[in-house]
Amino acid sequence: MATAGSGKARSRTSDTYARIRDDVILGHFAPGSKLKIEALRERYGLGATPIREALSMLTADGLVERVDQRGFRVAEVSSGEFEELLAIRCNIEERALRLAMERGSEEWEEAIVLARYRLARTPRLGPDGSTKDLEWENCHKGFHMALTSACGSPILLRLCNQLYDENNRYRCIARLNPSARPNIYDEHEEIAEAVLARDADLAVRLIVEHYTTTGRLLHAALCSREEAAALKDQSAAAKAGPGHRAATRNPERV
Amino acid sequence: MATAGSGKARSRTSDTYARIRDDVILGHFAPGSKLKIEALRERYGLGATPIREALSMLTADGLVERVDQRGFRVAEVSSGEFEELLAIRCNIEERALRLAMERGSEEWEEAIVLARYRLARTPRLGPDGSTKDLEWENCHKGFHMALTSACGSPILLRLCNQLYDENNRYRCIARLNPSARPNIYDEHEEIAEAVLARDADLAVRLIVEHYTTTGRLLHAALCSREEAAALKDQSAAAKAGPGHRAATRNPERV
DNA sequence: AATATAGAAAATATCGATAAAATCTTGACC
DNA sequence: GGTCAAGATTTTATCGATATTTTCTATATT
Repeated sequence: MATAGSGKARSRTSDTYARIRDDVILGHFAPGSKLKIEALRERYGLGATPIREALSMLTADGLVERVDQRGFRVAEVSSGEFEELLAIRCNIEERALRLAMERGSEEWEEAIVLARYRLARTPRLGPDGSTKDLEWENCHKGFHMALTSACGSPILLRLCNQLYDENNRYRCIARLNPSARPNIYDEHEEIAEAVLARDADLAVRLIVEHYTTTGRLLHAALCSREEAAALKDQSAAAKAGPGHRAATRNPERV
Repeated sequence: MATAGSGKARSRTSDTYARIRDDVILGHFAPGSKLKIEALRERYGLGATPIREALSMLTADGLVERVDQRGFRVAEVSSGEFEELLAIRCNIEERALRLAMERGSEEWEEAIVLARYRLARTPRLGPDGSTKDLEWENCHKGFHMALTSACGSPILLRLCNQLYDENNRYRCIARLNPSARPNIYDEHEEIAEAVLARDADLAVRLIVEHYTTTGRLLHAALCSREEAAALKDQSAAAKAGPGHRAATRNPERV
């Protein structure tokens, strides 16, 4: 998830950006929850400046929302938005992938081989539980980013990154059980093979399938989650009685 | 260009974000030039915090680049990137436009009528020169954003905004003479008509043409600009003599 | 002449303090 | 019982100062 520390002198702002981003993506901060500066200051042991800068970046990434004079909060999620996200992502990745396959050098091919190996060797979950999860997430992102890395367009790379992160947040939030995708290993292998063979049409077909298959599962999980939330909301409203102030929206759930 | 001040209590950070963004888009800061905090502090009469926050947001928008420990600079431009940008933008806008036309209410229609009127009545250039230009830019952005505003997807709206801004920077930098697009008024009218008539295919065709026509001109202007720059670079290198330190890349040109 | 280097100058990144807003609380009032 | 408002509290937004890091400059070295 976090772009591994290849460059040297990272600033606190960059570190904090990565950390908060991961916390949002992994669902440590629930959608809609408030991100108080003071709380984050304490959590990460920093001054306000790097935190505010990191949050500002995340705002433009679409993971955090800012309202002037009343701070930052984690962006909301919805099944509708997820569908949109998925469609856009397929589009953008197709472009990037085709370009990368046209332009990619041997170095690029080697980077893919390496990323594939790392992903294959990393267990999805540690024996104890979710400890290893972050590492797998890193490898997974590394693999997908490697595929398009040679597209040669900064703007495409930026979008791929942002869309991956946003999509990934949905996956984490939906708490999709890894067993729901048993062939995920093979899918990655096939994709890598097609890309390395520079079979553009096949590669695109496979990757779009890869995304939409996960997408369908995610969508289902999200919808049932939304229904549950709606029910809870309803019953909460009923309990509070009619005429109660309509502050039920945007509950805190930090 | 700046999102007109409808909401009340805007923070200095938001104002600064809009101002720097406009300065970058309008070409007041040349591509690649350094954005020194102290200089901006002076220019806008503010502390460092809001400026750094604004720059951080622009970073994620793709208008500014940050390198840890050595500050911010205006993103570079290239004709290749512009092509990519244009293609992506057509894609995204098509999605957004179709959705908006499916979902748009009467309010949305009225917003378009209003934006069209404002754009039509605003002169491209004041009699004195470029004074009015900013106002026209505002109206132009307002018009284009109004078309897709009803798409219902925050992520699409965010992308439309970002891509509009990036595209617009290219237009400003290329210093395209308005007379190069004599029918621009009619084009906007036709687009508005098609959208209001909810003729999706026509509207999409018109808007893509609108973008690509400008795009072709822009592209040509950019290429000749790049050639000129390459020539200058070359002669500069020759003048400095061989063996001179290769610091010729990234000239300051503030 | 090219390279290396120590020190000076400039710029960035960050902190702690504070002013300005928002939010919450409490009690008066209809 | 519900609304409203003054005051207390929390939170945000911003500034000014400072530690770190980079960049520049002049000098010494091969």
